[in-house]
Amino acid sequence: MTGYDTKIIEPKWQAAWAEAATFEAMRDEAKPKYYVLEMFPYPSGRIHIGHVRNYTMGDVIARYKLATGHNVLHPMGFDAFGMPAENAAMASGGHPKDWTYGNIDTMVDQMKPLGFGLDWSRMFATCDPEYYGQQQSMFLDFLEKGLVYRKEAIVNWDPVDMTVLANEQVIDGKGWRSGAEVERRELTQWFFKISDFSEELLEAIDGLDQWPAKVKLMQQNWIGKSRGLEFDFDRVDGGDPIKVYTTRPDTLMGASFVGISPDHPLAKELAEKSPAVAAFNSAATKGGTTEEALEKAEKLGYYTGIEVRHPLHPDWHLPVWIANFILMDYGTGAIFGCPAHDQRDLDFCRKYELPVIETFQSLDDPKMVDDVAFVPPKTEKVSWINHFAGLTVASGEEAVDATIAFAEEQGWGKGVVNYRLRDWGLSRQRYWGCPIPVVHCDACGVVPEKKENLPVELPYDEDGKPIDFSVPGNPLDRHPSWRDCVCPSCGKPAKRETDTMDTFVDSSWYFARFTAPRATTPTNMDDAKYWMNVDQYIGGIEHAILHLLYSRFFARAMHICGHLPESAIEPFDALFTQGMVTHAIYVTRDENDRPVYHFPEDVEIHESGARLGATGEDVEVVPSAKMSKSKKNVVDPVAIIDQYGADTARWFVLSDSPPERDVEWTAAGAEAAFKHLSRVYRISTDIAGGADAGSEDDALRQALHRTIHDVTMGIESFGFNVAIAKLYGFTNVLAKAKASHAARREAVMTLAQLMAPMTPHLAEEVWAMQGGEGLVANAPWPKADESLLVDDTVTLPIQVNGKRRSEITVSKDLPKDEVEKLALEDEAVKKALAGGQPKKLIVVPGRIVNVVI
RNA sequence: GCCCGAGUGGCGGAAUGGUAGACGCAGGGGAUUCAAAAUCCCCCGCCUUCACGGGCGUGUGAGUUCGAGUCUCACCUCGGGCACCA
Repeated sequence: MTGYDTKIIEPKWQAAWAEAATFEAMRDEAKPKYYVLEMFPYPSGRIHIGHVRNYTMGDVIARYKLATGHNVLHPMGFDAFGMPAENAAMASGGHPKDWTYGNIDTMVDQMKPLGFGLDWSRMFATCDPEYYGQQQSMFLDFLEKGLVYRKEAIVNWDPVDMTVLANEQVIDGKGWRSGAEVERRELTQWFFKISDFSEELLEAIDGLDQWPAKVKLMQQNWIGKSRGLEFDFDRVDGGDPIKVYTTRPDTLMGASFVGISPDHPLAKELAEKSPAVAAFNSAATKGGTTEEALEKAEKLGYYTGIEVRHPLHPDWHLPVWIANFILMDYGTGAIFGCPAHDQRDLDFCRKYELPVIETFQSLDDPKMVDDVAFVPPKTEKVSWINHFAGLTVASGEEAVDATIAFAEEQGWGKGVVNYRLRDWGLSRQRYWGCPIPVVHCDACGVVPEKKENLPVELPYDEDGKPIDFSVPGNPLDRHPSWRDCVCPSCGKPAKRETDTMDTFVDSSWYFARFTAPRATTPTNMDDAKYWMNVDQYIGGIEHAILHLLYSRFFARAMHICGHLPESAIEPFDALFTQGMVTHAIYVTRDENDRPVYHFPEDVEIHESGARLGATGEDVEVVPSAKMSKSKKNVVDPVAIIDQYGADTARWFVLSDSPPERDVEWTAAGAEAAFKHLSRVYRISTDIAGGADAGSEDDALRQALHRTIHDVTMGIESFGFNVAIAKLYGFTNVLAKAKASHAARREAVMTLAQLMAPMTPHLAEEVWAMQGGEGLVANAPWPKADESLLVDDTVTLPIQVNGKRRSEITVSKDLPKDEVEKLALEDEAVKKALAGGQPKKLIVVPGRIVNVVI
């Protein structure tokens, strides 16, 4: 009998918070505002323990900030467009809209019992026409400001299903359903001009001082600013020169070929005339369009028969090759190869028997390049054996500068700054996304839809029946009535754009929409000014680049169009990237030795190993992996809440691992969390009995204030696991405390407050049991009394040559020379010195003493 | 392939360059109980020693430092991202 009945306690306090509208955010100029946001979920069907962890972290911050006197905005919504809804409709019938909204309902029902302090009144899904209509309106604004444009771009094409494939749907270069070899196809698509913001997005990273360094570094590398030389190679046959871009112009004397991308205009021109070139180009472009696929593919080359002149030695002719590892999207789509100082070029030259010419060698270890290219850091000084501007010893950096200056002076090349960042292609040839609000008219061309006609809503039916998703391809493309419309400009019959937007568009401004979710414009400036920026954003590291960079771009574009104040162009003040929840995988083998996976609840763990509960068969345990349905290593939060209550789930996901790292869900860990919470309840019940347990109040108060300090620091620094360890420690102290009833009551009430961000229901219950006023959720956060945090004496370890040999306990402010004297009198030190004198004596006040012999 | 991380007892982890292993789990011992559950108390890195103690120890190898889990370099393993997964 614990008396700790979560099935009664938790709904009771959830009702109390709802009644008091504790978490409904209203503008209040009198308080500092605080906007905390967790990356919103995709409505996959059911909530996942990973969601519990993510939202619990945000909730800890939200409740803590509320208690410290902030006006808190903590909203929740759904990132609801995307492929899984269409896949579900394809696989098992039904409609993406019904599937999505059904999932949202289920997930909201599952999230509410967790007791998150969320403002549910602001909830929306990105597939709500009210949301995506505003997104369409912004698209038209962007179009007007020149932030969106159309150009040709390459997509993965499945020649059997006759559809465009997402990268995820290309497996080993083949379509995931048809198994057909994927081809490339060029389509005219819409792009956001994010590349115009390359420099600004890069420079502003420095100001993101509350972002993890690793995320900033990844974004910097992604934008990829480089300085290099652009110049032409003249063709021996007099054709159009080939423009190349290189970041290592200093190695020009080591050039042995010129390479062009299979997508380069010259490669395409040659392919038209030569079936062999066409065959090569098509072979070289098989197998998916990801950078990874291109980089990992076998390096293939085709000699075009064209030769170009070396810019410094017109009689030196270099062959032009088409090579599959050259990206048309970066630089000019053409390079010169310098095999001595680039491993990829070297592999290519060895394969096709092209010359290898060194331009510099190591200063300490000069040797000829064999199978390993010599690629020192750009800052390392090297010995130049082949440089046109007369360098002898210089670093790569210096040589690049010298080369660019030389080329500009002679007029055959110019230094240019280049970025790796490409424009953001937003067109998707799919149904379940935000329709791009333009119309194609034979007479007027591409015409924006009128704003009064927004939203351009997705059609639900087709010919009076729900759309049939079993037919491959984009249903909008073949929709009989939706597609046909009138031109907003001339009024003649026209056709709607049938592409929808990338779902990254939806998630690039939802944080701004939360500040005024029902506004009839994308945002409301007053609300945006009040609530923005997001003070604390929390989400997975997998979004370190794309989502966060796109959102940074969008905030700037929205500012340009008058939808956000200038102060909000960096929308996320602080970022925290949390780890995943993992779980062991349980596997048995079938008769063909193929793996068969089992749910954790079907497995019994014994000391000797794991067995299937039903059959007793031995189970192989694969330690800790990301939870996935196919591996069945999932834990359903609903079952955990049913068994232990929400507070146990919340406590456990925070307790065992640092938040930025993965945490492994274990049944034993959840059990332990529940036991602890039951214990706190029991201690509270005991104290509520009213008896004194002794008179040692000072010791308890000192421990309490130390805990207030440590837990507060832990929450402020995202050290939730450490904060929880401190709470365990204090609970042990309180349980044993020989103190008065008054001191113990104060201690348990403060303990409840400190636990409230993590276990809000238990905290309210304890608070109420002790006769606390109002809700813990609204009670001001306790303050540590500084005078109780310092000890009068301190124990100093004594090291001899860095190894701990002894310790002395001294007064906190004993002078250094006194400490030295005491240290030298220590038995262990005397023994080590054996009568001699120490070489050095290091005393770090309050820390350590080190005797060097 | 390229970019970015992480690696500490049987396990999850703690540790402003200053006593490595806080706190929790598992394990061992004890109390309570007719018995069990629950609860409470104690022990718990490895090797060595009757004991006191000593040696080793933070993925591997080097380095900086009076002192390194922490800083630097190289390597190994695992994880995230690579622009149409969200």
